[in-house]
Amino acid sequence: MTPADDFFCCADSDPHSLEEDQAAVLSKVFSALADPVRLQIYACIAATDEICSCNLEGPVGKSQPTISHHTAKLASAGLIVGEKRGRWMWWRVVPGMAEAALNTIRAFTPSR
Amino acid sequence: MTPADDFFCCADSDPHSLEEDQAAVLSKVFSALADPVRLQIYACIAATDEICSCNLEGPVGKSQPTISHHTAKLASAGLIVGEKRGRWMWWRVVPGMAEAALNTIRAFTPSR
DNA sequence: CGTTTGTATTGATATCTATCAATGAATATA
DNA sequence: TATATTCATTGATAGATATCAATACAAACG
Repeated sequence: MTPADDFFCCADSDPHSLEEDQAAVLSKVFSALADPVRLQIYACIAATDEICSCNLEGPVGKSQPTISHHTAKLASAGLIVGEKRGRWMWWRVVPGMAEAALNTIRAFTPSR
Repeated sequence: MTPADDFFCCADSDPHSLEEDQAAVLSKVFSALADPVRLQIYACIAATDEICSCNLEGPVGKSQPTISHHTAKLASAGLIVGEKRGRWMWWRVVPGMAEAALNTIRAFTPSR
């Protein structure tokens, strides 16, 4: 690949190192991290052992349905888990999830 | 934070460790990685020192304008750089970019 | 019980995005 | 110079998404 001569470049070489289903799972995790509000929410949750949903509205500055929407998306991607105790919803980070996605990217990224 | 008593949870505690502008930059990088097609393109580029745009259409199975759209988005996020030599556009990965974003996430993710 | 409170869901809307056909621009070939 | 080729841009369209007001649900309080 990378044809050295200047005449042909489309020598139909396809390493295609990332499978489609793996790319789909990965993209879902990165989609969850692809919003600035969700990143702030994720950082707030990671900053404590546990945090209540109502403690996220203030710092982030969004409405309650919006916070609920974002936490649901983070949870759907496996980045956080929630537990309802009493009336309050407590969120905490799933440590391995972000690492796993990041390691997959690092696996095929040149080291420098 | 994490009010121990079961009566108050909204004690307006806000660590807010991630600044808004930093979250904006981060989200742009993750947005670029939030699409399965772009992940495959990124993997294809990372698998070689350099790869031509026309060598991406085949493995990914998308049209030429779509490939152009995705490479532009990856480049806009700083994840890849392109150089036009002759008629061909050659892409290569910017190694530090993905690492930097991943390190920022790792900075506030509990180690386990 | 009825009321209060925290959260999820619904509905609506505006914005963004992924995709491709068609076209344009730039470069190499004959 | 005329033609072919590689890539970017434009236009159009279907689908996703971020946001909030309004509402529903569930759990605790009095």
